[in-house]
Amino acid sequence: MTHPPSLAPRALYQEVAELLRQRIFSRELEPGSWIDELKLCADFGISRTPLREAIKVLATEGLITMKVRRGAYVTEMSSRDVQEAYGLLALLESDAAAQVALAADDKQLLELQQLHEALEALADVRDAFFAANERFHIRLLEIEGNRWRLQFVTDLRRVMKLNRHHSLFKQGRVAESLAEHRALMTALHQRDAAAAAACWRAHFENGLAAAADPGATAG
Amino acid sequence: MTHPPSLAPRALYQEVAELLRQRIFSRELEPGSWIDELKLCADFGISRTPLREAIKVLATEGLITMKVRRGAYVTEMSSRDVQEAYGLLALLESDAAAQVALAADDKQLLELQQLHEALEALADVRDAFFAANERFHIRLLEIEGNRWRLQFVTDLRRVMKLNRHHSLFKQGRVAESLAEHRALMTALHQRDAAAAAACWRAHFENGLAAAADPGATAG
DNA sequence: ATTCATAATTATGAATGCAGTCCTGACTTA
DNA sequence: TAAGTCAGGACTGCATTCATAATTATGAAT
Repeated sequence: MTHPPSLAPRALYQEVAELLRQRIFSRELEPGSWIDELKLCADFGISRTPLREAIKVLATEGLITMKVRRGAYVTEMSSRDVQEAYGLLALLESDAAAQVALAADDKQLLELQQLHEALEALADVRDAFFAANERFHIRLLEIEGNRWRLQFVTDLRRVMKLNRHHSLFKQGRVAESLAEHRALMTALHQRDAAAAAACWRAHFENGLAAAADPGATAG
Repeated sequence: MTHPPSLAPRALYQEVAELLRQRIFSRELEPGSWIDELKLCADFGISRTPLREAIKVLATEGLITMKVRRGAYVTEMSSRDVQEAYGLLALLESDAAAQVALAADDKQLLELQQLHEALEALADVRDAFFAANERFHIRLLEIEGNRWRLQFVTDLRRVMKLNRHHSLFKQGRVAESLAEHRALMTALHQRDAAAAAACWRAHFENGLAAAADPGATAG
């Protein structure tokens, strides 16, 4: 449990929270499964106290569900939960796109443009594409600058990862997705807030449709 | 620390979290002030373990800010934080209003109508008016049914309470606020989603303007 | 008198200990 | 054989203890 002495040292429970998130996203801890405190303590080489603190953080985030006197479980997302989360992502991110179209300076638009071009270049490298896509979405929010929105979107994107069908972009949708990103960049450069919001909303709606349609994700 | 044996017994750390929230909202714990763990443990008659768990929950919610090796502090909201939170509330709640206009059944609209009438009846009882207003806003979200939205709005409304100028409705704006509520009810009954969203958004923008204008709250 | 060094105190962070509850499974009884 | 009961073990939740970092206070030196 030694870690490099970073300039902003995180508390142990936060490190553990991040390790827990990784195990959840990697499916080492599956949705619905019970969280074995003692085993994880042994794995991490820590005591139960910081682990339990981390569990409570993830419970507040929604990744973990706690049952009194029965322990903690990885949250299971119903398809309704997924749809609702996706709907909110569409609302929050499309509104952010509109704000960016209105208020971002040229330097910030250039940075987005560069992230977009990096994304284009990674179109055929699945994992890297996914990561670059995530970076673009998050950077857009950072530029918009509303810390609460960034927090909520981060939380929502995390819980979305609980669901296997969050693979929205992994299969087949890459070309369409890139086209939608291109349309957004155009709208941003034109400072057209309504267009930016509209095409970013469409980006999400198309993604949800692809996820809902088995044919679109099945290879 | 005795509490009625409810059917869904909450864990101690959750009870403590609620007690902490109350102390923060009542200004017994002021924004920026240090949180004295030992004193609170003595007050609540508990050990540090559940208290520290509760603190971490509130930190995740944003009410508390933690500094490594330096303890926990009640979060201070900058005016920018308040504006950003308010902007998100406007976005989330106005969109919810639109959804309700589209999808709520007559029984649910009737329930909102009754809550609205209760609000009208309490126009001159400040605290009760504030509580009834909160109930109306929250019930609207519950009817809309997106659990993530309800969670986020609850969190945002909590952090808003950290700021004294959350007194958006306490002074002078009662009449205007009621008029805006009336307009919303009309839009809902007419199933006019665009109008519902528009006037609910206006409801928030007017509230923010009133809070930003010292004259409007100084009375 | 002011500043620096060091000792003492205090508080945080983590580990350990303990009691109560829940689950499991064997054994009893109809 | 099936249902019920009770004993044992396991795990959670909270309290307590321990270690270490930070702060304050004290004293010395410039």
